[in-house]
Amino acid sequence: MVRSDPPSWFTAWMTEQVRTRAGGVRARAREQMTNEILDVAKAHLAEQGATGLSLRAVARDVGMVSSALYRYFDSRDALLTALIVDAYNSLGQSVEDAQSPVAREDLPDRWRTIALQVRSWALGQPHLYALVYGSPVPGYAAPLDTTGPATRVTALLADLLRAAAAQTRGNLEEVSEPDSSSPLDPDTKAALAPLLDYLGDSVDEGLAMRGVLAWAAMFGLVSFELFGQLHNVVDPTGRESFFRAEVDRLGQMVGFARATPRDPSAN
Amino acid sequence: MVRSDPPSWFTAWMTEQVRTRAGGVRARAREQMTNEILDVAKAHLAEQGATGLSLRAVARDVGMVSSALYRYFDSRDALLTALIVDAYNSLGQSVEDAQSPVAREDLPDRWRTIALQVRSWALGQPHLYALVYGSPVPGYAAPLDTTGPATRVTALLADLLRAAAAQTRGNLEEVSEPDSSSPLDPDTKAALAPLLDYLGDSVDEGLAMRGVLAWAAMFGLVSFELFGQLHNVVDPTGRESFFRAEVDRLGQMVGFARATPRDPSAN
DNA sequence: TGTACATCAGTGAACGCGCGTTCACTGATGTAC
DNA sequence: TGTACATCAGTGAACGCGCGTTCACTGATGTAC
Repeated sequence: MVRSDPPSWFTAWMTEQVRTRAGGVRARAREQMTNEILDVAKAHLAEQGATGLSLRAVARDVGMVSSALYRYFDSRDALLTALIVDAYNSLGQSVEDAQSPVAREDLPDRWRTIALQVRSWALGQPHLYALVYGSPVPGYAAPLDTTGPATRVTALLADLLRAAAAQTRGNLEEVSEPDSSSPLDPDTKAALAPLLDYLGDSVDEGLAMRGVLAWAAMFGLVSFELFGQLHNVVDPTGRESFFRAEVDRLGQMVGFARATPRDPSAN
Repeated sequence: MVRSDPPSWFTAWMTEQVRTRAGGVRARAREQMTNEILDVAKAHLAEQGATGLSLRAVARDVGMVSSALYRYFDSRDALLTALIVDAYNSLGQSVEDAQSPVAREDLPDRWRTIALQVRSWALGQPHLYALVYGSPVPGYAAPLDTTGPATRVTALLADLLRAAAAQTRGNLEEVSEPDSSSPLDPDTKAALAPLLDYLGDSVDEGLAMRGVLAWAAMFGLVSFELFGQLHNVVDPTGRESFFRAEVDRLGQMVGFARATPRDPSAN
């Protein structure tokens, strides 16, 4: 049986394949290892908290010698940063995914969905939630890399506010309740500048104020629940429906209303 | 010059004085030392956080050998507990003091005063605030001693809700805005049981829900400010007036109104 | 009033432990020619 | 296709350090009689 040599174009192609494949293998191994380290680190976070996170302990659980970790992370702080970025991304992704199937014009439902998903993500990963929304880790300064992922949830809420503004404008002030709040004093207005700049011209100060309040209140409720402040106040079994009721109230306060309300008359 | 001996009753009395005084000296020294240790521990807390709090470091700064600390605190956890109790008491005291001169019937002002004082205490002692309202210290379980001091601020808010309830009752529903919120579902009602039990019969479920929301929202705002979430959202210089405006809005939402509104007619 | 004893604060050494980071190295895998 | 070289993951020892807690002790202060 005679097997002819493969044609040269094939050999060249094959070599190329092997090369990139091989490079890919090394890269993929590295990525897997990185992920495994992060996973173990997350588990440690759950038990020891951020300050107690130890490179040596993580390395031990990963099955490496401690110095080997430095092939993947420059220092303990770099590992912490990676965990923070990971947490923000995980939360952001999960909330984006939850919100995407909701009808875009149903603002109350979008708001509710976002809030409920923040809560359920937080309950599922309490240590990661504490890492990013709890007390800052002392002696650790978050580098700028974290700010992008940090704002994914905020971006969704900002969209919601812009949609609410557009909608109110469309309905010609019809929907908005009589705004019983006193006008803002100049200092408060000035303080809102960065937010208004981010939200764009369509969102007025009053709506921005209500939006920030709802945002802080919602995370406040989640933190209270997670950090034990609801102990002896709200019974654990009913906390989800309690949360939902409070969130709906917040949505009303902001003024989220369903667009195209199928109003039979008056178009 | 002949000095007669003091009468025996005097000698006995003096001896007694010296004895108790002496005992008092030892006790007072102990108290001073305890306070100094706590002060140093607080300073360390500010720099290292709760997890990083070290008995040896505290002892060093106090000018003692580390083992001597065990004369004052049984263990590191006992020191942490003392710090937590201290933090709750300090916050509670400062809020009580701030609120006491406010006219009792001026509920909006009482609410505003409480909230503003919580914020300013938190800004003044961020590490202590983080200790009690931030992420829980991993591996540390708060003993029951802490629950009393922990509820001092809560107690003030509960009083406020009871006053609001009494007032609304007095005004025969007149003040209460049309409650636009949907009725609570059974699970939420059940979840509120511990709170309603604490507040007493006068406070109905709707008011309780609004009260918890305002409470969580207020602390949520403080935590957001302290933990850096307001970065690039609300300008630092105007945060106090921003906070005040949000808090006033929350007060309106709860329904805090001034009692005896000097209504010229209709008594 | 004086004396014997008990209490208590603080010392100093030691226990066994874990930490982050560095360094020179080995051996496997990938790359250039 | 094979060979020489470069890259890279992981090892193991060492650095200097700090930690919580225990123990037997010293000496001063308070208490009982």
